[in-house]
Amino acid sequence: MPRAGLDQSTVVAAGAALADEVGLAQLTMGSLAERLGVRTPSLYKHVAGQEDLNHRIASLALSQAADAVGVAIQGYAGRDALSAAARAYRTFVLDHPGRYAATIGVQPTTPDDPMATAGHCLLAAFMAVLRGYDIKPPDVDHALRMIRSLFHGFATLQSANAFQWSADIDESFDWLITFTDRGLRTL
Amino acid sequence: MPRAGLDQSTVVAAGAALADEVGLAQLTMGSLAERLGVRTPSLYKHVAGQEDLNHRIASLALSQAADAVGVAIQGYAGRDALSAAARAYRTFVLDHPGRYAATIGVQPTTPDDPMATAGHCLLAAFMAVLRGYDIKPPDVDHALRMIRSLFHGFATLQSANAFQWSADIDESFDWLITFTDRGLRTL
DNA sequence: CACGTCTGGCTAACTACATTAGCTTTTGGC
DNA sequence: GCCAAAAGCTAATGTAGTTAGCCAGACGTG
Repeated sequence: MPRAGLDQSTVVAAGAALADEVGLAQLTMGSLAERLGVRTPSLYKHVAGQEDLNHRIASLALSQAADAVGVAIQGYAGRDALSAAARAYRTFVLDHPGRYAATIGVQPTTPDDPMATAGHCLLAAFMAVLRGYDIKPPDVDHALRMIRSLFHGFATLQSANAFQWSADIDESFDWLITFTDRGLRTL
Repeated sequence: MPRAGLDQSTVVAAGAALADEVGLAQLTMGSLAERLGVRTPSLYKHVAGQEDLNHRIASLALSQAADAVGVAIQGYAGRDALSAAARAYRTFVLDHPGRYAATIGVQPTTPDDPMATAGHCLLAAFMAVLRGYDIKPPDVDHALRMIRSLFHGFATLQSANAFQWSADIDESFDWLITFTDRGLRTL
């Protein structure tokens, strides 16, 4: 029997990709093994189980999202940075719904959990956006939580197809960015 | 064998309550049956299966959320209505995390799906809040999507314990309401 | 009251999936 | 070439969802 040459990152990356394709709920150890050309129990040589796999996918997703946002805002400030960050974030969620879904409701275990680190990187990117506004220190945490809620909420709802009615979604997204930008500039 | 006297709404209500207690992922047909003092297959006399159960729990949740928000905003307008709606919504999500989670990613099937109806009621309540502001018709849909994203995002993140760091969450929530109110008043 | 039907419960059986145990073969260092 | 670790495998177990088919109690009607 020839070896498939898997390792942990291969398995996790394939799991993330499969989750994006078929939905996180349809990501089973069996389907992932099949995708990798291997029998189900072989996966346990690389991940500890489904929960561990999910945790690692979440970690990967957060780190990729942080990267995407970080790259997108380079060289921008103020409204441009806000817009770039929001777009990058939403694009990531829409392009990778499965791995993003894996991040929901997963708690970091240890303080040096890679997922916690990736989460902090993403927050740092958002924080960088806020630095382009003149926000008083006590307001920074609140503003950060707000844009996080807004981005997460909008992206999640659109990804779940929860915006059913008429108006154009991209237009709403631009409107929302403008609204937030104005609010942040007049704190 | 004495009858348990179940019917569909009993089963769905018990499922929602159990989901709130143990988490949606831990809501199994077996645990629900045990809670109701019945064997697992008996549940299939009242719901078509797990997917159907989830759908009905989602429907119940949306309808209860719409009720809660609708009641909360009665007699208020403007900032007071916005604040009341936001609080009622968040309280509902925090008190009923399991049934709220059931609403995520569930698509209405037919146009007369009770879930779609309940969703519209909830939107109508949010729309009523916006009526207290002087918003130009083309902006209404965008504003509605924004507050929905914001409320959903904040409540979801708090429910998932995703706000880890220092600042007080209630304070952030108030800040967010004030921010939104100011933005809506100066459109 | 007897009868028949419908309903809501049951047991038994089947499937899918996650997981573990234990075996075998490849691989890579010596 | 040899040996240990790694990476695959088969087989088996436990749990959960679901279906089939049986049976008893509730209820309406003669």
